[in-house]
Formats: sequence, structure tokens, C-alpha cells
Amino acid sequence: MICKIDINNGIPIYEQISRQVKFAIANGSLLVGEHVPSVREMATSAAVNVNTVARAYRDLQAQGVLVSIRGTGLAVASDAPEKCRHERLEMIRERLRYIMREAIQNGVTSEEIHALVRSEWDALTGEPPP
Amino acid sequence: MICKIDINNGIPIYEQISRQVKFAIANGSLLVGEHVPSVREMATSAAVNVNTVARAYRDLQAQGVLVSIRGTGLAVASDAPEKCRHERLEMIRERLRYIMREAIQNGVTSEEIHALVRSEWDALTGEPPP
DNA sequence: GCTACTGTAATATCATGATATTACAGTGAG
DNA sequence: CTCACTGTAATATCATGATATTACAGTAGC
Repeated sequence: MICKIDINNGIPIYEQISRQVKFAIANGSLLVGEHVPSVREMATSAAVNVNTVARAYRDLQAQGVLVSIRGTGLAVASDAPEKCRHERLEMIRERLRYIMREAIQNGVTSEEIHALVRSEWDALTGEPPP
Repeated sequence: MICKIDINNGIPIYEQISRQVKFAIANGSLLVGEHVPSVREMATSAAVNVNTVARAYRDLQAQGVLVSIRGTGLAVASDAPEKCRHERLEMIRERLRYIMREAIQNGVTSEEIHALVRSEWDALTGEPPP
């Protein structure tokens, strides 16, 4: 489990970590009962401070996604996959909403938005535009 | 010209102001030569500090969007509309790209994304889903 | 029991965004 | 000239995110 951190996107690092752990659980990269990387290991691999990872893990515990096993580490909670799968699209939806709101407020048309989404998607996936 | 500030979306206020001024110029709400609201007026109407507005205006001057007329205020530069129109979709495109990247990295399908965009757009514009 | 690993906590330090406040030079209307 | 408005600048203060560092209790393997 490796986290890719983007320092320039405005999203707090601890939140990026939290999101990516949830995504990993949602798509089965992390299984129920499996241990998440230790705070020190995650901090090293993501080139980030230990406290920042600890903050992310603390949030994930508070949300019931991870459970602490004293002296051993943090494991994926039994009901985490369901939670994370449900949250997966919601997290993306929320961020989409902010953009759409701005676009709508400023006279961008439905066609323009859909064209943007299509072209960006194709550019990122390497698919040729239809 | 009234700016709507969202304190919870993570984007710095001065940047939100800057963006909204550009949008206003792009869609003709602010015309070439027209004065932008004074820092104090904008600060009051947006419930924001004067320095924050000044910061946004300073950036807009540095980008050649506004020009200072000493003792009088700031006016829309002659080539600002072209600049802002060109930047308009690019600003939205950039933010879309971040979301799409996250979505793709985590196994969201093209269908899911387009469905999300459509449903969010319809929810925000009040249009019935087709 | 020793060692090496867990999470957790506390502390101090820094950058940034934002605020409140004060001050000053330039402009234009009266 | 005076007054009310411009932008601009400097200052101090605050919250937040992030960092570095140190420390401590619990667990597992040897």
C-alpha cells in the first residue's frame, strides 16, 4: 500500500492519506483484518512526517474504518469495505459538485462541461476521443 | 459585482476572488475600462478583510487583468476579456483533471464518472435527468 | 528479559492564509 | 484647500497544516 501525495492540490496531506486508504479498502487492495502500513513505514514511503500519517490513521479509527490492535498496529475493520465502497463515489461526487457549481455560476454550458470531462478522461486514460 | 465566498472548499479566499473577477470579465459582467469594486467595498460585500481583497487585486494586476489608475481605483485592462475567456475553461479543466486522476487511479469507470457528472449537473440546474 | 517493532502523545518550530488596525500618498468633487 | 474616496503598505495576531524530535506503554520474537 503506497500513497501518492500531491503537495500542490490544496488538500491536506492527512486527508489525502485517509482518502487513499479508503479507496484501497473499497477496491480490495486492503482486506478485512489486514494490517495497514505502520505510521513510520507509511511516513517514509510517502516522504511525509510520522505525525501526519498518525493524524490520518486517527481519523480513520474515529470513522470505524481501522481498528487498533495494541502494540501490533492498525487493521481494517470488518465493516470497512462496505463503508468505503459506499463512500467512494460520494467523495468524488462531492468534489465534482464544487466544480460544477462554479461552472454553472459562470455560464458554462452543459455541452462544454461534458466535452471537458470527456476530453480530460481520454487524455488521462489514453483512449482516443470517439 | 458581488463575490460569493465559500470558506469550506479549501481554496484561498484571495484566489476565489481572483477567479470570480476573471469569470465576470470573461462573460461580460465587467467591461474594459470599467472599475472593479474598491477593495473596501468588495471586502464589505464579501464579508472579508481588506487585505485579502487587496491580495487578489494585486495578483490580477500582476497578470495584466487589472490596471491601476492612481487615486481612482482599478480598471479592467484592454486585453483582459480575451485573456479571461481563454482562461475560463482552463481553470475548470485543471480542477476537473485532479478529480479524474483520483477517480481513474481508483478504478472508477468512464460510465460512473459520466453518470456522476450528469446527475450532479441536473441536480444543480434543476433539469430532469433524461 | 532483551530487542525491535507497534501506536500515541507532547513539545517546539515553521509557513501560509486570514484578520484587525493604522498609516500614507494620490485623485477628484465641492 | 478640504474632504472623501482610491490603492498600498506595514504591523501584530491567530488558526491550521506540517515538520522534527523526544518519549512512553504495549506486543511479539528470540
